[in-house]
Amino acid sequence: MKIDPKSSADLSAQIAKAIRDSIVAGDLIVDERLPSEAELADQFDVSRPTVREALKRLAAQSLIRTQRGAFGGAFVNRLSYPDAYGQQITTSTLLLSMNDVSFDTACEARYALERACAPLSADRRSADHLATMRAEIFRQQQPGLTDEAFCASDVAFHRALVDGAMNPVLSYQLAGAVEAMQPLMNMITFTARSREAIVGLHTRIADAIEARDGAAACIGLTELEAYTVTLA
Amino acid sequence: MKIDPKSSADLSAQIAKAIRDSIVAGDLIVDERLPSEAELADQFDVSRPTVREALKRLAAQSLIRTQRGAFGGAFVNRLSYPDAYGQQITTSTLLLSMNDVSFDTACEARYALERACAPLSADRRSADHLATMRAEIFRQQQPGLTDEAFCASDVAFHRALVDGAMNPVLSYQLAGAVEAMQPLMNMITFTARSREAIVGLHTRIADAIEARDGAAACIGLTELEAYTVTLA
DNA sequence: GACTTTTAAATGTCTGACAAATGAATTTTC
DNA sequence: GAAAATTCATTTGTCAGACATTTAAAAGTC
Repeated sequence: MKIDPKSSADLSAQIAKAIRDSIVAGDLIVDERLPSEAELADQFDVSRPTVREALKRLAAQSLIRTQRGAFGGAFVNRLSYPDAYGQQITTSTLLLSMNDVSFDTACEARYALERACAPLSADRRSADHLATMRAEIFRQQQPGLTDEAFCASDVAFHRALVDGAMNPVLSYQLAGAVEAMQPLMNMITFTARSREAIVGLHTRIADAIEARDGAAACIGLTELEAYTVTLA
Repeated sequence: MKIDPKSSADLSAQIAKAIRDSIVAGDLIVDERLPSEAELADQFDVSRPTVREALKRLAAQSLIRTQRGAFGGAFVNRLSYPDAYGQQITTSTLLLSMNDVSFDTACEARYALERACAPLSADRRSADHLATMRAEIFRQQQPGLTDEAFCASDVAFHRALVDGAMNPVLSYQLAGAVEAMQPLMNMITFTARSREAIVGLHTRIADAIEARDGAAACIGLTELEAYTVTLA
């Protein structure tokens, strides 16, 4: 692990990159302990605060975790699914909000990806996934529901649909696409009439998933997409 | 923006979270300048190194950028697509390599997502996308190609397919799924025979995309998926 | 042997300082 | 008067040294 003293980049950024590369390349394995901050400072010939800034960068990406005390230190972190979900959602949300992506483009991406999950979900979904979908549909019919709560329930419905595919990698990828849409959806005012239409489509999708009919679920999703874009 | 002095978490983590929340919530807008490190240290009642560690965490996520000199400082960064791609790829790659995801699971996710893009790509791809696909197929036929170069070309082929959908959000989501597979694919030894089979399927997919036939492209992808899992 | 105390090692935080970059204001020069 | 050069204040980047806090292993005690 070396850094280039001639580079114009921050030393802490260079050090973070060197360590990150070692982790990604597999030179540092999960749960392996990194040298102490003082040792790293020595190795890279920089001060301890600079090393610390580098380690904080890595901690922000959940690449390492730190532990205080004797025999503590920085350890290579196993990137868990929840951690990965969180980063994925944050990144996707910011990407959409900061790059004035049109509602149609985001919607298209989301429903295209969901349709990819639907056949798998129809095949493999457990009774639990179906129950979650039905419960969310029920919640969406409550009259007192705020628009935000309606959207949150919508996200929960679609996540259950995606999780039904029983493929954690797919769930991870979809987390960003589905959750990141929520801020955009929150800007829509749902009339009683539009809620009714959405609940109807949700019910058709749930019925298709219950009947193990992936093709019908895809059609339902396509119609839901078409209806959603008319609302915006 | 406040922090909880009673919390057990690192001060720098708390400060980073406070600022991150402000950005995600839209209280801080793109290109807005944050207070100087000294001012932030004052506001949060901590020392400057602690503030700096917090800012480095945010910089690692491309949420801010810093600029030296008078009227420099930390600015809310517009999360660009390339930045988001990079993070997405790093996270996806690590997620797969650290959680012993089976080859089949990752493959299934990848091809399911690609099939979601295929109809859109058949509709909208430019001549450029098609040319890239053809060029990569040509490259894959070169006898001297190493397995790594063959895999890299495979990724380039599939990315052209995905980019053909002309939906940047979709391209972003797929970047992780496609690129993260490469380390897993690199462990496969491609015989001359298997390369020939893959090139054949790639050609069929490219033909379908050229003919604007999304359904045929989906079938080609399904067959490619089936063949790929037999190799592993 | 089980429990308590000590201790060493490591991260977390602070203070103070200087270097380097950078844009604005000022001065100099033609 | 305009252009070029210089100065200057501000801000981040880096360093050195110190102390506080946490933690688990080691030593000591009953």
